[in-house]
Amino acid sequence: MRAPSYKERERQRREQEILDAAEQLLIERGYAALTMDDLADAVGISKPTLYQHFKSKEDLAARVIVNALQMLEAHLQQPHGDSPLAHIVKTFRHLLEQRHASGGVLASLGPELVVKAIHTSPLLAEHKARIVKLLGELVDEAKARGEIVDSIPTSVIVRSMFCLQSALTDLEPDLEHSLIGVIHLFLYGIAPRADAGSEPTKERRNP
Amino acid sequence: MRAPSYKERERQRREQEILDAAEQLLIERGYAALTMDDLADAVGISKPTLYQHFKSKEDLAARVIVNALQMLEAHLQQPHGDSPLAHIVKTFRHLLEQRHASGGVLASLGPELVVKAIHTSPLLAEHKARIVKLLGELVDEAKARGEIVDSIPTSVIVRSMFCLQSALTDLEPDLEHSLIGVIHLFLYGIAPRADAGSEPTKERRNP
Amino acid sequence: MRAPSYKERERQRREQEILDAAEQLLIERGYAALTMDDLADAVGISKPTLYQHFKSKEDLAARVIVNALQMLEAHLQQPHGDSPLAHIVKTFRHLLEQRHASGGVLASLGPELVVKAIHTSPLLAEHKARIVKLLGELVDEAKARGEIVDSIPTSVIVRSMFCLQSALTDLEPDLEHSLIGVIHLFLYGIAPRADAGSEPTKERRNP
Amino acid sequence: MRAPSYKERERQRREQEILDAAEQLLIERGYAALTMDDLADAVGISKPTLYQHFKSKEDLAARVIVNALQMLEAHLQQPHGDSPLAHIVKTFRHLLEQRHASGGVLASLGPELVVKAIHTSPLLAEHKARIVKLLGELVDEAKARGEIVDSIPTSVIVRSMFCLQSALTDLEPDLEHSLIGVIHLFLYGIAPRADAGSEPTKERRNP
DNA sequence: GATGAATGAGCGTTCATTCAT
DNA sequence: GATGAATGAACGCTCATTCAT
Repeated sequence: MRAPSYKERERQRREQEILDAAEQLLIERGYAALTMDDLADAVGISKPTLYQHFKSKEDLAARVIVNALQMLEAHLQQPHGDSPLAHIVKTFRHLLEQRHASGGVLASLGPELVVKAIHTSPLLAEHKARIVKLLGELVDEAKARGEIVDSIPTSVIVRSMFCLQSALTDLEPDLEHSLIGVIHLFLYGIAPRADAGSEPTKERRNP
Repeated sequence: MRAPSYKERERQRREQEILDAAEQLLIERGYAALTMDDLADAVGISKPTLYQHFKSKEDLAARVIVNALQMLEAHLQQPHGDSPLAHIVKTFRHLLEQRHASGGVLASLGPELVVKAIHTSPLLAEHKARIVKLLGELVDEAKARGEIVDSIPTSVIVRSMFCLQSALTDLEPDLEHSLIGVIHLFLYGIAPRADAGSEPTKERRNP
Repeated sequence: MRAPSYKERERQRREQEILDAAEQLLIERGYAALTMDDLADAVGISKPTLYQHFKSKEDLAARVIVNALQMLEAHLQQPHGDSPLAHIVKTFRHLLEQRHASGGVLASLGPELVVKAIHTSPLLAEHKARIVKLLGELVDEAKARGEIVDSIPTSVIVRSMFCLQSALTDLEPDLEHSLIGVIHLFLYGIAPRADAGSEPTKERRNP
Repeated sequence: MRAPSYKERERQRREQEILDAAEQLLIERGYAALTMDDLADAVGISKPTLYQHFKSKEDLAARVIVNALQMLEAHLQQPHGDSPLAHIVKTFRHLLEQRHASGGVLASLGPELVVKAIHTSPLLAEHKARIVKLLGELVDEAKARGEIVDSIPTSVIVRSMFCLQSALTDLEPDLEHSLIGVIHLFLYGIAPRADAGSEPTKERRNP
């Protein structure tokens, strides 16, 4: 009764390699422009071998996204002390940092590049729903505690977390600084206003 | 130097028709899923006629984007009184409202669609650079006047304006409310902090 | 209001060319072994052109069979004087003669080479049912008149007409003679017995 | 010169298992639709093991057919008393009954399956030739004895025995009755005519 | 100038066949 | 000797692009 055999481990490693490469290409070019040929080349294997691990391109893409969602879900389910907002921010930062590793695909979850093409997978829909629910609850909790402003719909806040990933580029001269910039934009954007209800454009300018 | 002949005007009208239809399809289905057949059908002309106006699919897509950018550029170049921020916000709102008309393509500026097209078409790159420069200058001006916080890099702010389009969905129950939500998120996100430099997570919670 | 234009006639001719070539290949190699590449080569056109005429391989094959069935149906619906058997024999001869032209595919209708693969087409099923019904009625009528022996099930007789096509080869030294041989075999095989009910093996041998 | 070792017997048993499974699948789905994967699964072994017994799919199919032919040959070579016709009929009935067991493949001798295989495998061609010769001799002998009509070419009679298998379907309500029907059709079809040379269509109807 | 028809190149997928273990 | 895993070669099909009319 030993651990998975060498063969089995090798297989898993290969599978992860494929998933990683697929994620990269998915982020760079989107679902439609990702070809199985290119993917096979990127991994350094032949096309039929891909199909020994994933039964179709759609299946493969679904797995990539599910993977990312699971990682995010795991992150979200860690205990979060007494401040939901702190947890949200930590998650957001994680998302930004992982942008090109195992979370970047999620940036496309809003405007549907991948999602529309994949909308067939119930597994995926389920996972996505769970994440959105989890994040939504966290946001609502934070709102209840007065950590987040009431006036912005929860759904908008949740989606912002994903799409703001695109506000970051790797060409940035000081990446960490920009990253903090995005976080601040988000954080202050959702923070309760000192002078509730007033438009900063008008109010703040003339103190 | 006569006025454009009837033929010429007709031609231009047809061309605009094509661009409009292309934009619609581009937004609805993305670049890869847009076929020249479908486009020709949508406009009610034949495929070879398309190629009399645009030399390739890529060229066509580039022109669509350029069109959108020009519209945005025109908007930006209007005189803007004494508040750059007000102008930025008006532009942002315009962007959000046109999401599905003549500006929606810009939301896809990250993946799939443009990433390739922009590197191919110098015309497009040029236009994009001009817009980004214009917006950047506006942001910098606003920063100088204290209308926008200093700590977030200008490039991040500019990119946020584009990618936050994806925070909006048409499935929203109260679209206008969500739209205002996004604007507020952005506006407060970039507004100067009352207690500059401090993290709202920490400071605001324990006043 | 003229006859179909040149273009249209040309198109129809091409389509018939494809159908003929497809039938040939279908007879020679069966459905599965017929490749669209080979067919295109055989006709002397490119593969995509095939798809301008037929939306899939299955559709193409179905059309070939329907064609053959229609020809047969037309033949069957001619008025047939007072002898159903004579009409059956004429049809059978027709079938044997057309074996390699527009009727050969039908030989496969019994043991299902094509049919099983095509069983999706309701159009085809309908046509086939109609033919079988027509032929069956003819056989029953002949039975009622005493032209055909009662003891062989009608369905067996009908299917024999199709599968006996394979009893003929083109390698035959005297094709017409063999053809008559098959007809006789069939004709005497279904003819009423002089000494009804007796097995020829036993009875005839010892007169 | 010892008896085959255990290993060797085991090997032969396995080989027969493969051949049986292959025959089944061949009858059910035809040559093209039979995949080596499915076959390996059906036998419960791995694909490379198949190739230890047969050097190719074509080889395997040829062996299946040869097997069936050998069985038929054995049947034919049994002593046949004084009536060649009786022997022929017994063989025919055997063929019909085995349609789905060890002789069914022969029904497909026309299209798809064998047409190619038979031109490739000399072994197979040889076997087929032998059977056809044996059957042909039997028919000729029967003709000489006046048990079979002279006017039908021997080759046609022989081929009829094979292709008439397709006149039977398993959907038949009373299979045994249909089977007898086919035998009678064949038997009377080749039986000597009472009024030799006359067409039943004309002669029998007006006595 | 507009189009019906044609096609080269490529896509996702499958399968007979072969290594390496 | 048996197998999991790998792959070259094809297959059905699509699409951007181009002639001939």
